[in-house]
Amino acid sequence: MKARKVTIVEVAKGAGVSTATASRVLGKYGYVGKTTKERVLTVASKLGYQPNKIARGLITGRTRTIGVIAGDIASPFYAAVLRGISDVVEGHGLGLLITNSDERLDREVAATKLLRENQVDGLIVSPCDVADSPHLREAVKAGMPMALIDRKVRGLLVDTVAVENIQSSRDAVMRLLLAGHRRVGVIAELGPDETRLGDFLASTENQLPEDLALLSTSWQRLAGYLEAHHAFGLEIDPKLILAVAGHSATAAKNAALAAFNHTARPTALFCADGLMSVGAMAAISARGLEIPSDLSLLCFDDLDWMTFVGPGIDAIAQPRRRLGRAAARFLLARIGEAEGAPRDIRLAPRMIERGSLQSIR
Amino acid sequence: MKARKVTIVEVAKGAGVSTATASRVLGKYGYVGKTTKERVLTVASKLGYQPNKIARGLITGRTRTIGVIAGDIASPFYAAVLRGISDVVEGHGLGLLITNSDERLDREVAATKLLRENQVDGLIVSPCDVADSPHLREAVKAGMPMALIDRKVRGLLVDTVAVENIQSSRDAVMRLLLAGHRRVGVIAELGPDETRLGDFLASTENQLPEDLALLSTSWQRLAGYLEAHHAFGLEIDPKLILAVAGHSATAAKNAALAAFNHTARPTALFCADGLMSVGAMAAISARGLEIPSDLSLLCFDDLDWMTFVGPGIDAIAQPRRRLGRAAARFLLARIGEAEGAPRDIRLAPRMIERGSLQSIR
DNA sequence: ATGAAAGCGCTAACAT
DNA sequence: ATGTTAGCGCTTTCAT
Repeated sequence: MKARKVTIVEVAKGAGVSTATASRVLGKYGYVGKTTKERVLTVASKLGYQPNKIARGLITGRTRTIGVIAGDIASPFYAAVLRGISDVVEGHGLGLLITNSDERLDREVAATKLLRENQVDGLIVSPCDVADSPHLREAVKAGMPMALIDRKVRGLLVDTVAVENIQSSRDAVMRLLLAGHRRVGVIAELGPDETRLGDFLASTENQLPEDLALLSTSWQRLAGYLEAHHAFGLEIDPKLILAVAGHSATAAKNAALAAFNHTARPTALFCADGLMSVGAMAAISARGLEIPSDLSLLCFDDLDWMTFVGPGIDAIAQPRRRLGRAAARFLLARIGEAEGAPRDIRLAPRMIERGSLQSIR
Repeated sequence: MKARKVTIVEVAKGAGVSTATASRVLGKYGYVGKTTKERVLTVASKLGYQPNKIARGLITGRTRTIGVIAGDIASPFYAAVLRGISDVVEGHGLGLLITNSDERLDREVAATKLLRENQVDGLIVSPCDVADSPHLREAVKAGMPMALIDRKVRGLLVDTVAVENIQSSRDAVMRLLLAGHRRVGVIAELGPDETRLGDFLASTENQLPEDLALLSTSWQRLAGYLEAHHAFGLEIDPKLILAVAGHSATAAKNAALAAFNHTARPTALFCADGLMSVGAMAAISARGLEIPSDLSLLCFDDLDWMTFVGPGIDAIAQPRRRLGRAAARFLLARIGEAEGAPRDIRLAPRMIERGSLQSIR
């Protein structure tokens, strides 16, 4: 069972033309006579000719393939982003070469290498190191078109598409405050470094630092939380900031449980991402499925789990597919020789109101 | 900002050796002197040489890339399967070219064409048409190694990895029956053809048809439901078979609501897939979040939503990553020249017991 | 509008 | 162990 490949040469021979002419027809270049064209096409389809994009790529220098470095394609977030990318890229007839970094720099470096060796025409990266990424910088310097998703990298001037985290968190927490809540807890993954939170709170007491765009998602959302309180002229109670060390629902659950047992428990809880939301829910449903009527829940939902839970929780859904589509479109524009300054787009999440904000307290 | 490409020729020139020797070093072939090797390597890294896999692929005829045709990479099922594939494939240093079919034949055909033109070394397909797929047959005939995921195609003799639907459904429903339930409802997406269900029930009254492996997932799970009842010598009550016409949670919800309002309502509900499970839960939580204590719920969970719901529901989780890994391993084995009859593997799902079966009724 | 020929970057035969 | 040469399948000058 060996593959019998039909080449352009054979088609040309069959049609009695030169390989150049056959190539012109099959590759849609230049001028060809109408009859010749038909003859070549007939022979090609009769022989079952299928172009070899590898060979084409070798000479044109373009593979019509886009490389993607995602964190984990199994996560709902990246899966949806990927789908957005895929829709645009497939729509243009290009292929998609996909890798996972698992948010590890070494894997991202390896993926970059693999994709570059495969001569992809462009790269869409969800970078795991926000501070510095020599391998990405190097790729860009070598002329690789690139678009960043979800995060920026310091000093890497390429198109970036991210979620408008700060403003949307601010707006969301504002609603809670407007609804009358005065003890709004926030539960967020704020890294293993325990001193950083104190520093951050101190540094944001009067004004927010300027490089907020470089913060990771959770910190940005915390910043929104702080901004909302500042706007209301409210003091920040550090006890209400439930800093979870790891990215784990269980850890979030424990943090939430501790807060619920506290004497001055929050009347509302703002969950800064999907896993934190799950943890909070797990804490609530530890004794059943019911949400206490004296607790308002506002969750960032990047896990799609809100769909499955009944009313009583307000959610903020990330524009994930749109994120992917925007990044892909930016990249394709670059590949199409578009010039200009790098764009830096922030897409606004969508509020899903289920009425809990108004009804409670 | 133009890409300055470093070729093997330049490296060879720099190291003062022939291109063949440089290639032998850089491509890890044949014998080379130790000093020469070092010299070439030094020059290569100094010049920043990066192999061009396109050129390599043209001559070797292998691209070290696997093509995947998934239904929808944004769905939790495919996302997880894909991750399984990705883990194995990346582990071997190969790339992954990914497409979506959206379960549409025309898109699957187009994807097959795209991937073949890209000269992928193998194809992993989740076929959308179980009856016949000339394009896949053609690809196999042309020598394309292939592995099928989740579904078989009639007459396509290639490695197949699927979920053991019939047996696991049978076992699951058996548990309900053993727990004393006598009115077990099943909610499943059974297509728009309403007469088919009657035919199916009639044909399975005495024995199951032999080509069960070719049935779609839902029908297989219904078959398991029937088998369990047969094993118990129980009559099938058609009223308990909630056939949902489309793949929609809302439709499932309506079917479940209708069943709950029925005078002889089921005491247990077997949900044949994730969306049906969501529909059932939505029906239940229409008036709140609580699961009635006189209803046992047993759900196929391919949406991961069970994670978020508290106790009270038993679930059957599909081995999705394992599915992907197995398919990828099979395919890589074929590519590595492995011969032999096509394997046809059924992976068993995992029961997640939450105690509802024993405690109820 | 068509053909002849060169060559993309690499590897595989065949020499030496 | 290393060099020479041919050529993978295609596109692209440069002729005609």
